[in-house]
Amino acid sequence: MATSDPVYLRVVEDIRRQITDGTLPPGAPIPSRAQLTRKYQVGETAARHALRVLASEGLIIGRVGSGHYVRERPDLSPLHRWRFLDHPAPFAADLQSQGRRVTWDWHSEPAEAGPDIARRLRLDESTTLTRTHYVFRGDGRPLQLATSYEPLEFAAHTEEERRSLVARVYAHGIKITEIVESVHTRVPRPAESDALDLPAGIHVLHVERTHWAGDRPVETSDIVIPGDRFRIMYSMPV
Amino acid sequence: MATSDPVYLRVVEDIRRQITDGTLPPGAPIPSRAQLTRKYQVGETAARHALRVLASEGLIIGRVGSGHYVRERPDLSPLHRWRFLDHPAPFAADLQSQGRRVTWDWHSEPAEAGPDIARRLRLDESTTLTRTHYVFRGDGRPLQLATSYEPLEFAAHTEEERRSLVARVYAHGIKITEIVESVHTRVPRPAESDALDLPAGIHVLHVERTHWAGDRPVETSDIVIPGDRFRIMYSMPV
DNA sequence: CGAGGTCACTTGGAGCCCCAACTTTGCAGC
DNA sequence: GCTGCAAAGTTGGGGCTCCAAGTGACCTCG
Repeated sequence: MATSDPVYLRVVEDIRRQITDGTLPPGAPIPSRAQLTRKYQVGETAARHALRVLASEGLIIGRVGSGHYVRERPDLSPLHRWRFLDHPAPFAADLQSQGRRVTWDWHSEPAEAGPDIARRLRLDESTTLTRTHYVFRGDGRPLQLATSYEPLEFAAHTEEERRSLVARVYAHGIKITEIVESVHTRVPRPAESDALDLPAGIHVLHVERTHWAGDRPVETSDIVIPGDRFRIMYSMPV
Repeated sequence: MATSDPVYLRVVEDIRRQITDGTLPPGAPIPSRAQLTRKYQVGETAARHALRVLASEGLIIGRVGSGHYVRERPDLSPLHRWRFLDHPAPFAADLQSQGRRVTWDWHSEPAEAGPDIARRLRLDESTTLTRTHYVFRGDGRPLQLATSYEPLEFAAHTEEERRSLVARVYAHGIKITEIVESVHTRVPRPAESDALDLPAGIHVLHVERTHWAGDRPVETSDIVIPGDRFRIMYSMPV
């Protein structure tokens, strides 16, 4: 039954097994196209296709001129929601608690809401609000992107204000009562692959977070996280 | 600068644009390999590669003997956590509330914990527990997989008991106090692609859910959801 | 000993071809 | 009008080849 399977799958499965069972440790070189054709008695097309499939699964990474190598797959670091709710940098406090030196760049600009954000903040599409882009880095390497949208009146003006959205909004007599996050996964957009330094085939977790004051949305943000490096932990008291 | 870009990218970008801006609506046929080579003046390899990339992004789907078509991408259905916490079938109640006729198959069997589950339930690796596999279907189509692990003493024996883990555990004088879920994304395993009827390139959301009674884990399960069809909503009171 | 250059090897893009298995369409015959 | 079949078109697996750009090892020369 398995004899009529495509031949490239034989190669994929053999190498995948060697990677998962540790025969090929992270960083180990994968045989080159030429070596695979000889070793598995397959054509170049099959060898090439096998490498592409393994790369798209995130198991190996190809370096032009050098070869394919088993990808370093750090254990999925947990990002704990619920512990660090009121933080301008979602998950950043969590990364810090993992002993990484977390830095971040941000820049704000006025922007039109647009259909998507308008719906999420229950505003008119043409409303102008403050959009802030964040890039978070751990020990220099990019870890996470976030884009936050706030109505102008809540926007932070000082570094101090930026630290707590809750306090900032409370200054207007509005109390945040709920945070809603929606998680899904998707292919990174080109700009995101670039900013996060993602190899092909790695998906991202996209978290849409909205701060609510009663039934009024107060802030919303899009958080983009490499899907293969992190797990998001939600803890819910019963 | 963009003139030296690979030619297959020109094709990918042009078709992607047509799909996202609606020129090619869901279900619309994509030009065949032969047509693409003529239309974009590229070789077969480039046309083929472009189609493969678009398919791996989940934008199109190939049907052998027929052609490639723009994939139907139903809006990401929300699965609300927090609302239906004590349910044997995670998210199933939620699917039902979306007007789908949800059915599910399950079967239980005794199984050894193994390293992973042993760690999650803080048991010995060789402990025997009840493993239950669920397949959830909405209007006949598979929507979600779940595998639940319960120590033998908490396992359900009647259909009635199956309805509430909280009640089942409470019968032993143990009160569930917390549910922890960890979300990440990964490539579906072959069995999962099969069971969920997933085309190549679609990732899954993997939710590890653990019910805790104080500092004692009481049940844990793995929930696997097509990443492109669902979003998981977490709602956290501040 | 160190610097620089050459050369072999590797990836990734691209082209062309063959074939099996499957779908669609259109036509011929009942 | 309907059935059944053949032909044409399509995907996906596989093979072969050429080439540009990058890497790494080694060797030669100052």
